[in-house]
Amino acid sequence: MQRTHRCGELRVDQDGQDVVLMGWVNRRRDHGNLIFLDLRDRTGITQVVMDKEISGEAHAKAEAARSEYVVAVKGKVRRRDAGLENPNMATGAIEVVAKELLLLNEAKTPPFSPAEDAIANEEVRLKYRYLDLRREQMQYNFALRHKVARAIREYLSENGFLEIETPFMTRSTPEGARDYLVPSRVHPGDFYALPQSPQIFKQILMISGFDRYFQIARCFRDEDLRADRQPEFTQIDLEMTFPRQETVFRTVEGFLTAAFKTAGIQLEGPFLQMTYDDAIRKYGIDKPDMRLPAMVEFTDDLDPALRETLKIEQKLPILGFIIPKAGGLSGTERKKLLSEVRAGFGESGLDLLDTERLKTSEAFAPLAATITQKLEATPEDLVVVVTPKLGTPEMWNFDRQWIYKRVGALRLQLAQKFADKHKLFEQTGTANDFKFLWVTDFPMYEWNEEAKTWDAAHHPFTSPHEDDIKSGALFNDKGSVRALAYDVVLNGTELGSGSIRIHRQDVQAEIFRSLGMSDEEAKQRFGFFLDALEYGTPPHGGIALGLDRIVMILAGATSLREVIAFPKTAKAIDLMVDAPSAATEQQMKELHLKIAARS
RNA sequence: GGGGACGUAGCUCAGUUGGUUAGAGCGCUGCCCUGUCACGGCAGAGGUCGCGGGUUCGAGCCCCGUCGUCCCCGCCA
Repeated sequence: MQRTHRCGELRVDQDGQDVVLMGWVNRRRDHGNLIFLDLRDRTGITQVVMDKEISGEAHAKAEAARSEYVVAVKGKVRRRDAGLENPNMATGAIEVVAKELLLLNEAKTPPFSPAEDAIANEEVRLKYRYLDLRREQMQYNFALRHKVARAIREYLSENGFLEIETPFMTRSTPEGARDYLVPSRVHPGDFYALPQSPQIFKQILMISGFDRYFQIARCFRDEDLRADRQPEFTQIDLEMTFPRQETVFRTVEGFLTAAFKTAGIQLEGPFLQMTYDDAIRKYGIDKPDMRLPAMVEFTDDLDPALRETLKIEQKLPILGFIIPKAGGLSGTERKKLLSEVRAGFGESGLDLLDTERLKTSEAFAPLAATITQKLEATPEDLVVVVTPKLGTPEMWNFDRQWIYKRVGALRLQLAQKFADKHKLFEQTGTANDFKFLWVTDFPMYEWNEEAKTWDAAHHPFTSPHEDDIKSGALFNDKGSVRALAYDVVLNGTELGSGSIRIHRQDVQAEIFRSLGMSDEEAKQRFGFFLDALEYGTPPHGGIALGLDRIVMILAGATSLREVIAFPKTAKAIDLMVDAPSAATEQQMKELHLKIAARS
C-alpha cells in the first residue's frame, strides 16, 4: 500500500477520490457500528469513518485501534453532509470512508497524549521527547526553525557569503566561558576543547581570502543554564572583509527580514541604534526591551530644599518609569508591592515612591504634574520613582551606573510581574511584537573585581575606537575606552554580538599586553593567530546571532527547550538518553584518565 | 555557589487545625451505542503521597536532611 496524501491535505476538491493515508491515531470515537478515527501526521488531521456495513473488516480492526497506533487507511474521500462539517479543522469539510484498514504498529498507552492541549510537566516531556515532539505546537516550532534557518542560508548565499565548516575538536578559544573538553587517546593527558564559537577560525578564513563567510554553527559553553541558555546552542556566525559597522548591520537586518518574512512578519529596517551609555542611562541595561517605555531621570527636577525635606541624597540620580496598564492596584496590593520592592533594595539605600504617595504627599504635590507629564503616564499606568536616601553608600559617588542598573532591573522585574495580567507582551502577529535594536560603543574593558584585573568586555580581538588608541587611554584610562563592538537586541534578549576586529599584529599584541597578558603567554595561547596576522590580514569584522533565541521569540516561547529538539535540563542533563553518564573502565584506560573523587 | 517555587493515581491537580477507608477531571480496561469530532452511557482497575530520618498515641500535612524539575542571582562575550 502506497501513501497518496498527507493527513492535512484533503479538501472538497478531492471528493470521490480513492486515497491512502498513513499516520497516528489521534483520537478514536466508537459508536458501535460506526467508528471514527482521527488520523494525524505532521501536516494535520483527517477524520476516517469505519462503517460496519461498508467494510466489516476495517471496522473490526478499528475496534482494536488505540491512541498513537500507526495505521494505514485505503478509502474514498467524501464530502460531509450539511451540518456534519467541522469548521475547526482544515480538513473538516471532508472525511475518508475506509475500505481497508491496516494496523501498521501498536502503541503502548502513552504517559501523556500528544493530542491533548494540556501539556505534561517538563520532566515527563523530556523523558518521552518523541511523544512531546508529536504535539502540534512542537511540530510547528521545528518547521518554523527549519524555515528560518533556510531563509538565512539563502539570503547570505545570495549576498556573497560562503558556508564553511570549522572544527568541533579544537583548542580553547578566548571567550572566557568554561570549555567542554575531549580527552585525546593518542596524546595522553591532552585535551581538545569544543568551540565556544568559531571566532578564531572565521578570522583566519578572512585572512585566507574568503571575503565573506557564514556558518550555522553549534557552540558549546560549560556554564550554568537559564531559560535562554543551553550548554550547546546554534549560532548564525558570519565574518566579512573590509566592513564598516553599518555593513554588518545591513547584512544582519537583511537576513533577519528574510527570516521573519518566512514567518509572516514584515520587518521595517533599519533597526534603531543606541550607544551603550544611552542604553544604561535610559534602560539601566545593555539589552533594553523597547516594548516598554524608557526610564526618565528627575535628578534636576528636585531642588536641594525639597530633597532635604524628602530625605533624598543631594547629588545622586532620581529615576522613574511606568509599567503600562498596571496602575489599578488595590490598597493592599500596593502595600504588598511596596514592601516587596523595599525588601529587594535591602541595604542599597534606595527608596520608592508610587502614584499614591505622589498624589497624597504634600511635599510632592509640586512635582506630581512634572513626573506624570515626563513619564507620559496615564491613570492606568503604575508610576514608580526611585530615590537614593540620605546617607547612601559612598561607593555610589563613584559608581552611579549601579543605580541605573538597579532601577532598570526593577523595571523589568515589575513588568514581568504584571506581564500576564495586563498582556504587556502579548503577540499580535505584526512587526510591532518585535522591537529590534543595535547597541553600539560597548566599553572595551571590564573591571574584574575578583581578580583585580581589566578583562576584555567582548573578546580580545575586538578593535578599540581609533580615537581611544591615539589618546593613550588604552593604558591610562581603560574604563573609558570604547570598542567597535555591537549587539543586536530583540525584546530585551541579546540575539547577537559582534565587532570590527583588530587586523594589525602590533595592535593585537598591544591589546594582549593591556589585558595584562605577557608576550610569552600571548604567544603560547594565540601564537598561531599572531603569526597569521602578519601575512597580509585585511580589515575584517562580523557577528554571531543565536538561532535558537530568534526562533524562540518568533514562536512566542519563553524557553529554548521549546525550539531545541533534544535539550538539556537546568543541570545539563539529557533526560531521554540519560547523559552524561559514566565511562567504562576500558574507555578510561584508553584515554589515560582516572577519576580522582566522586562526590 | 546562593535564593525561590514545585514534587499526591499514567497526566493535570484538590486534600481544611496533624485524626479513622487519600479524592476529582482526563486517560486506561470491559460492556453498550450509526454521525461523532474534547462523542455519549454503564461498570471497573489504578497510590512507596519523590526518597531517608525525626517529632507525635497518630504525619500527605510539622521538623531535619536528601534527590529531581523549573525560575532567578552569581557565572556566561
